[in-house]
Amino acid sequence: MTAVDKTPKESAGRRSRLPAPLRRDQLLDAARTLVLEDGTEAVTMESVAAAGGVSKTLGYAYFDNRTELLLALFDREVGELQRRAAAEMAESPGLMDKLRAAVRVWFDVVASEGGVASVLLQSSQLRGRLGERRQAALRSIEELYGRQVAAEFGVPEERAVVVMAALMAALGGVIDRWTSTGEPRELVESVYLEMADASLRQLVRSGRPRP
Amino acid sequence: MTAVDKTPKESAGRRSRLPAPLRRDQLLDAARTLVLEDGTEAVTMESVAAAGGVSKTLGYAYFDNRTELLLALFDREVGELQRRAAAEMAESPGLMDKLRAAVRVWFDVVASEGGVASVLLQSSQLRGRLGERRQAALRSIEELYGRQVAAEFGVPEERAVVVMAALMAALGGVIDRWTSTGEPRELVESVYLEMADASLRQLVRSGRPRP
Amino acid sequence: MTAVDKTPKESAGRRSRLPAPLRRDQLLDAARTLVLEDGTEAVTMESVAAAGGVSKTLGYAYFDNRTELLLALFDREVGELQRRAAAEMAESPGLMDKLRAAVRVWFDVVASEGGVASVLLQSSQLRGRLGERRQAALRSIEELYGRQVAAEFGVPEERAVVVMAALMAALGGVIDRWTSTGEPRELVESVYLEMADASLRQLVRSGRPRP
Amino acid sequence: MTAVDKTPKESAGRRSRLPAPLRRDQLLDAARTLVLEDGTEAVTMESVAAAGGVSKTLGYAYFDNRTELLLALFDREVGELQRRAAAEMAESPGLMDKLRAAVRVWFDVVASEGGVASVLLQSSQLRGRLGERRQAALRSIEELYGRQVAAEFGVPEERAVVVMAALMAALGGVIDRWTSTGEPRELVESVYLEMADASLRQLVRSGRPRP
DNA sequence: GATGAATGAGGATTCATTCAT
DNA sequence: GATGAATGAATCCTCATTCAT
Repeated sequence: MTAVDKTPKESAGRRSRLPAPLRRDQLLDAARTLVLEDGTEAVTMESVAAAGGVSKTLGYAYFDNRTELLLALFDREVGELQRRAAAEMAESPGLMDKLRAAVRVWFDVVASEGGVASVLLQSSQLRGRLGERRQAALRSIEELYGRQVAAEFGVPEERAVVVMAALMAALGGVIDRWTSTGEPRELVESVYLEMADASLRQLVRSGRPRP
Repeated sequence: MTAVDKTPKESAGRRSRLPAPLRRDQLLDAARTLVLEDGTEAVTMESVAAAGGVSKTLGYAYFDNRTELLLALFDREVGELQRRAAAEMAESPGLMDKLRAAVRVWFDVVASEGGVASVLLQSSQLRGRLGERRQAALRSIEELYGRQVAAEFGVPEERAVVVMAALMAALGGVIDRWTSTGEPRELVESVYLEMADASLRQLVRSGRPRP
Repeated sequence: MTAVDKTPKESAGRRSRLPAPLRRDQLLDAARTLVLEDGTEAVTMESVAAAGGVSKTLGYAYFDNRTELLLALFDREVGELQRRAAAEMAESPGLMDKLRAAVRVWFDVVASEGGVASVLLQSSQLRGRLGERRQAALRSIEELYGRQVAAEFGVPEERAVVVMAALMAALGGVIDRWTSTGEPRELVESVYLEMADASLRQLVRSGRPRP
Repeated sequence: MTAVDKTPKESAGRRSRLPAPLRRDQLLDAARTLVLEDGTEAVTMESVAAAGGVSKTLGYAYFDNRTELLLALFDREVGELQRRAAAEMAESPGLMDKLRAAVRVWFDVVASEGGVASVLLQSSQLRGRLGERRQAALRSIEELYGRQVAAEFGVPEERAVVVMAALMAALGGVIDRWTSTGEPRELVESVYLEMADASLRQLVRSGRPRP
């Protein structure tokens, strides 16, 4: 009614009619940006719509509610990160090389696009279904890797998963420091890898009966 | 709790005129409980007042606004934790013993009262001034311990602080896992301590020029 | 029902191209069900479409807007009820028998399919054009029967219509009670008929000049 | 902020600070007017606030939510009507006189202030808790009077309550007709009373064994 | 005839905050 | 020091409705 410009504006066909899957992705992209800039609290149906350049309520055509939108974002981002890490790891031989590959991917992602997945996984404040999803994802990652470590080195799985929990969190911690202090990536990454390496070796040492 | 009585009450609430500092602490206590139960988002001026059994707006007599209240809580709790950890550490001889003592305190606090300080320090989602305060506190802790480690073992401080950042976060991670899975504290704590030990020893190894 | 699938579906919905009048009726059927289950407020363009298994906006191809749809439903259902009642009445001899027949139809309809017409006619809450239509329908029914009563018994029409208004509402009232308490139909129906009978006889008595 | 006039405006001290119970009543008054003018659907937190000349959200200080507001209105209005009717009835001797007194009150109230209670009690469309409350109120009125009738005339209570249900609804019906057609009150009221009288006498006749 | 994308208006709530007493 | 009344800004979310294909 208020004389909306019907001709596609700006660069790419950014406005008006988009096929559903594209619009959905676009909204998730907008949400991702918001999370990176101002945290999950900044993700409101309206802010996402505004960031996506669409009407305030269009989001509801794609997500049942705010929580579902965040869950969708979580799944997409964490899933993608795990897929990339898994792919890199598949090409690496030993377990430590696999770990190194995974860490590299993690840093790369954070360096290139901010790493929402990392932010979401480390957000211990998340409540409700999103919090549960985060816990579940963490526990599943810890157990996935923990099992491998346990199998490869013959150590008790219950210890391995705790180490993995520590290393996951530690990775988040150093990335947090890295992004906040601006120290050189090589320094942070290498210190972390050494530490992870030492932790795993220690796990092996104490996990197996000393003769 | 759900259905608050909206009908004007007869029985006048006895206004238990408290000395300022006590009332202030009482409100912070209420806020602490809320953070532990439902996260920082659950801390509203109203919920704090309700939990403290005072009128909705009394909080403003003690704190300029919600942010200031949370900052005050942060300072009180994190300060207290550091004080306790420092005290324990003072009584321990070597650096590893100090670290062990600190970790024990940390676990104790979480076990006994939930550990708001821990929660707040790990809340990477915090934004604004509270987020800055958290970063500052983390960085200062990392540097405090990092400097000691650097001094004692003759390793570069820049590496030591990164390890400390990792260990701080790792501690949060294992505590997170511990509280969410209910694994035995001894297991989690000992695995963490071994890992921290190994990490520091590795730091020393790699930090000193190999002959 | 609750969690509608928002992810684009693969299996294309088979568009069962229906002849216009059939589709129209199908939508009205859906609306009727909704009214019976959850009242007129539950009738939204979307809910009707969903209940009819068609796309959200198809309703607009058959009805100008929500109000028109409800009006169409009203006319169809109330008209149908009157037609059935009229048919039954035609086969009955005296006026009281006619009335009895009408009441039986009314109860039958409510018993068998819930009686949207009855619901709509008793919905004093209806506003706007739908409210007017309801008032008009009621007044016209009252006058139709009232005139017959007046003619047959030689009583003033102005009194007869008021009695009919009372009896119509009373019928709604006992049906309301009947459906809500589950008392036996025979009881409710017979009490109502006796009362209607007595009311009409009283009307005759007082309506004719006492000698 | 936008330069609100702080000096009390218009006639009575209608603006700003009011003692809680007064404000509460004022809001209920506003809601009553809205129900009378446009039905319960027109009662929104905002419309009530607007009608009361207060900010959009003040209502929440007095009522938990919209439903509670409507329930409070229902209780206040229906309660008041019953109290007035009961008072009038107490002063009348026989049962029919009591009924006459009650009907007079009912008509009076509708004539003088529109009769929200009447509207609410006849709104068969009401759903949820308000609907339940309405049903409960109706059933309780029916049983209260039904029991008296049963006791006084020695007829089965199960028949008496049905007659009362019919008469209650009939009262609503004639009032509905009265307000919509503007026929003289004396006509409508007297026809209704005769009909009620006849119905009760018929109840007595059929309820007692014919010798 | 039917769908799918998109909008805008309206209404429920919550909360931080101000002000007067 | 403490309360109680009141406001306004943000959100969440539902629906009627329009338009292009």
